[in-house]
Amino acid sequence: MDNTKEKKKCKDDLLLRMGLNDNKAGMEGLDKEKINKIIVDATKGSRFYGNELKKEKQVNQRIDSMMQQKSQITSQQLRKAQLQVDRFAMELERNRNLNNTIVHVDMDAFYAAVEMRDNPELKDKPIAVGSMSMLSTSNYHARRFGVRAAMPGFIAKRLCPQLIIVPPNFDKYRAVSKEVREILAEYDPNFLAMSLDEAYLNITQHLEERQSWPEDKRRYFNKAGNSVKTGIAPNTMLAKVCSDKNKPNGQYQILPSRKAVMDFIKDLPIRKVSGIGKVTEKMLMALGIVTCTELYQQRALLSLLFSETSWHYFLHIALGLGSTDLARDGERKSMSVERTFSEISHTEEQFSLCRELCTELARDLQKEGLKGRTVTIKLKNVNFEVKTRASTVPSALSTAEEIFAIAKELLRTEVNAGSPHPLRLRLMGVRMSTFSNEDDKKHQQRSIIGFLQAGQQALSSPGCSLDKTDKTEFVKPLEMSPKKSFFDKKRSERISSHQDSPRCEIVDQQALQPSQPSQALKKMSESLEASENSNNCQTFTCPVCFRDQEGISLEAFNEHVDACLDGPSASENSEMPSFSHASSADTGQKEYAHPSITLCEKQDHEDGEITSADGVDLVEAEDSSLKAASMDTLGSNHSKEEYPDIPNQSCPSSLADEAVRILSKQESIQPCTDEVVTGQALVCPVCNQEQKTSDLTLFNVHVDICLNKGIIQELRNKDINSVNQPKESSRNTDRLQKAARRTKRPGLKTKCSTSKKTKPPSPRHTLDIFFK
DNA sequence: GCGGATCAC
DNA sequence: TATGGTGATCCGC
Repeated sequence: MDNTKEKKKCKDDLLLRMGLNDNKAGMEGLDKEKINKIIVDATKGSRFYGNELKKEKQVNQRIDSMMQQKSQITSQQLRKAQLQVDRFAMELERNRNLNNTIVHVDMDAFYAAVEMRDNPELKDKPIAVGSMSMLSTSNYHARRFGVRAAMPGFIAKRLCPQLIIVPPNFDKYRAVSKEVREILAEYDPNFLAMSLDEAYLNITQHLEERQSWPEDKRRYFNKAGNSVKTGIAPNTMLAKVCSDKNKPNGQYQILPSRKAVMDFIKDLPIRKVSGIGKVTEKMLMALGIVTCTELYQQRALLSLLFSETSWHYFLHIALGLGSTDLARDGERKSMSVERTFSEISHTEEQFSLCRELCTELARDLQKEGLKGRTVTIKLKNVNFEVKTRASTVPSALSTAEEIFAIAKELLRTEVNAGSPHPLRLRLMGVRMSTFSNEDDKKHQQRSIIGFLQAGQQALSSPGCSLDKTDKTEFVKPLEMSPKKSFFDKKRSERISSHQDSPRCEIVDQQALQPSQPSQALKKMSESLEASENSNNCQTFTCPVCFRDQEGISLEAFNEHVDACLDGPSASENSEMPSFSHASSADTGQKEYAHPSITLCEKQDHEDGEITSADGVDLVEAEDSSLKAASMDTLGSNHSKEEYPDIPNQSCPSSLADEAVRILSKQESIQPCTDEVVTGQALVCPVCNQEQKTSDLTLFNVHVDICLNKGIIQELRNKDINSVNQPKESSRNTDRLQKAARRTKRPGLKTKCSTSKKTKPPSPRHTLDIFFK
């Protein structure tokens, strides 16, 4: 019955997982069908397979509930979401950075290649590195038989009986990797190694310096021939996908133009993107999304069905955006030891194994001088079901006995819970986290804050001082490595956004900006200053009515903004007269264009003018990409960089799209010049009224509000009944509202953080392309 | 903070 | 005979 279907699906999935769906079986190897059959025969009926089925079912349930949620989304919700998402997309677009040249280096079948190098006899034979239980990699001969990484060796042997399985020799791979890294360091001393065989390089600076080199010094990078694959692109996400393209010399380049990026992205299957795994792919596929174009088209829907972190991530992918700086991973957050073994069901044995693992872990921890407060044990039973149990203690631990004391109790609880049946384990692990380093820093923060605030606290009234924990939370994102991963940033955003106060968003903004480590302290004190300001009364400019609010606290100011937001939309029509009586006295004074908004004057270049990197060496590619980069700066044909480049609009009738059209039209009518915008009037594309502010952020807030008002009005006019419908998904609605708040507030944070300082006019021409 | 899940390598 | 180990992150409690 249904079960057989389920099993069939799971088989397919297993095959997919093993990369056989796109198997290019050669003459020498096996055809796809045979490979599939062998794998299925070897797999079915096993406990492993049973567990795979179970997991599969869970994923299907997730999908079902997602589809259920989808069916309850109203068209109004979708339109509203479209607005929100497009607003964010514009923001992302404005900050698109094409100035970097990122290279992703990936060594092909690295372990196998090293083994073949050291033992030429293996060269013409199918080999794999690993064990009968698990293979790490295989060479191309073996791949013709369907032998892949992450496949158990015993199955590989069935596929290819003559397969030679070489036990891994990590010391050797490390040594080779080190040699390669020395070369990489010449191109980018700060390159980011992801593993022994993979790294990202930012060669932007190298390319600049290289220009002045004598000809003979420019030596070739890619000596290894086809065994090294590289991807050259304006950001890491694209570079990673590129290196997988494996074009002629194992090299592929996306030129630093928006058009080149979008062309590349267009038909790219989302699964190719790092971060989109099997499950995400399946969930998105259920929504009809396979390619990045589809991902973009469904952006509004995705924002309603997925978490903010997720849809932001999806939107980044859909726009071809990614990290442009190679953020070093910060300090480690956990350390663990785990081991798989043949079934152990004797309790005493389990405890002694646990002790061994704790001893190993303690040794590793001590090597790095780490102490942690959270101990987690991991258990996998013979049916492959995994459980973790954790306990956090007040003081940091590092010795084997200390760790075991906790791990033992966790294990005991599980043993007792299963009693009288013994646990039938096939894996056990112990992990340490919540390192005291983090705590130390928290303490440090507290003392720094205490020190910096001491003077002020003495002066301020008791009711005005910040809560201590609050301050710690507030500073934390800054204290962390200034360079953070996408997810780190998102997490900071989320943490901060829980506190509905502009001072948090100051942190957000800074956390999102790349900054030099040396600036961290300065920024921290700025933020502290800002947070202090939040308690002091001062002057703010309301982004809604553009009136100065003098001598009020931030809280009071927020109330004012809220009132402004609520007031007019409830009582006024879409002409929004409230925007026309802006006080012009202060505009232009407080303007501070954020450094991040710097891309507008970047020029696109003719793609055709750049020699294709295909078939040429990396050095040439570098040079041409440098050429491209300099042309990009010097060129003058800006109008190519238009928003409509983005793949099809899924909802052409939405206001947001209308706005986008208007905005783009405006841009093409008024070609971008390098003129500084100061003093230039900004006309709102929605209400068509000139705004008496030259602060871009404020202006954007205005446009945002206009758009929202438009929607509200539209809903009033067209769909009065449904506005009063019961909330079908209050969670989503709440999220939208929260998100809407967040995007409105940024106008405030710049004001707050700079209100005491007069920032010099930015030397950059700092205007986003839409509003020129 | 916990536990399950997902993802990458 | 037989499907890994390590680290990170996210989400919903």
